[in-house]
Amino acid sequence: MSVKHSLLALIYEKPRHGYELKTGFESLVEGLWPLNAGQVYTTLDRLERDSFVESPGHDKKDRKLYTITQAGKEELWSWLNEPVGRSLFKEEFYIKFLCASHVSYDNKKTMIRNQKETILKDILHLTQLRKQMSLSGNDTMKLLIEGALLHLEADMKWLERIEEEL
Amino acid sequence: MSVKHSLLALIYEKPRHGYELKTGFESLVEGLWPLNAGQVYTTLDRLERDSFVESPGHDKKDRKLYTITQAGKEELWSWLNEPVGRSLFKEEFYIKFLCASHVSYDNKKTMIRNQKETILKDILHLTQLRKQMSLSGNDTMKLLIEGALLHLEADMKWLERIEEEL
DNA sequence: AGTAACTATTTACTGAGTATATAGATACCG
DNA sequence: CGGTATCTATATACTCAGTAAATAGTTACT
Repeated sequence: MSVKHSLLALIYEKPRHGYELKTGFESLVEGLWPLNAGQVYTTLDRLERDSFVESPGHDKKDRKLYTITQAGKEELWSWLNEPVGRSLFKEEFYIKFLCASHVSYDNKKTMIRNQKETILKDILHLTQLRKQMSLSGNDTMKLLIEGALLHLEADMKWLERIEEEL
Repeated sequence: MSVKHSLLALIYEKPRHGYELKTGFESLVEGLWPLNAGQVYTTLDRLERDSFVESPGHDKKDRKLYTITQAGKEELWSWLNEPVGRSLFKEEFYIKFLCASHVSYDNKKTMIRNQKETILKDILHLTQLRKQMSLSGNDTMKLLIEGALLHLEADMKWLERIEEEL
């Protein structure tokens, strides 16, 4: 869902071609979300079909350029404005935990320990990344990382809780 | 991803037919995740194709039954055991925030306020739900709700932080 | 000179999820 | 009793996000 609108945001900035959108997106997220090239082009097809972008033609190097339309701008603004609908229970670990309870799985302790381990790794990874962002002056990304860290800490806290209650 | 394995867990318990899986899944998640009927049958087709389930035939009411195979059990165990890979940055609000910064969107304050509002609503909703689960003695679900609440609180905290730093 | 990496696009495919059509059974309600 | 709404039950066509892989020209390295 967000790739489509991110591409729209990049095209809003200036006319762009497919490959430029791929690299643009990836640098926007500091390489943390590598994009499959195919997805860019099919998404562009859909955006064009829905009249959110249109092509003023190709550039000197024969790359198809895209510009954003009025409808595209409106789509972008409304996406930015509408709050994201979190689907509170679709978190995979919750479902796993429910299923484990259901089949009276006796390895819940291991499940939780494994999960805690990966979260710890993630925390270390993000802490390091935050430092990098701090040094390179990327304040927005630093903020996002701090958000992700708060999430992970909440996860840890919860896992410790349920571990006790087992 | 979790629907497939949840169905597997339900079939593990005992042989079941499609509709029973739909209702079984929904009652597993206390109706919080309504399942499209079509998804059940197509998922069953894929599970059968991959030899994770097989059909011993139809019941008296001509409903196709499914049982889990050895491969299916192994798939279920390994799913339960492997920790979920959180894709730290694919959280839609983060991407939105990045895009908003990128296009120098001047309504970030509104974005954040709207997001906080929906989170507050979710917190109220879940708090109420937790009470229900508490009364009906559904302790597992109560735990999950508490996990979701911790997440929401982390989100709130973060939104307040970035609001200040704006 | 050769090969590895980068730029650039296309196409076929899978899997999750939605929408909708169908149809028999049961429940309710005046 | 008749009608309608709801529940049980399955099937099918479709969209969209994302993956994999093929192709081909250019640049960089060694």
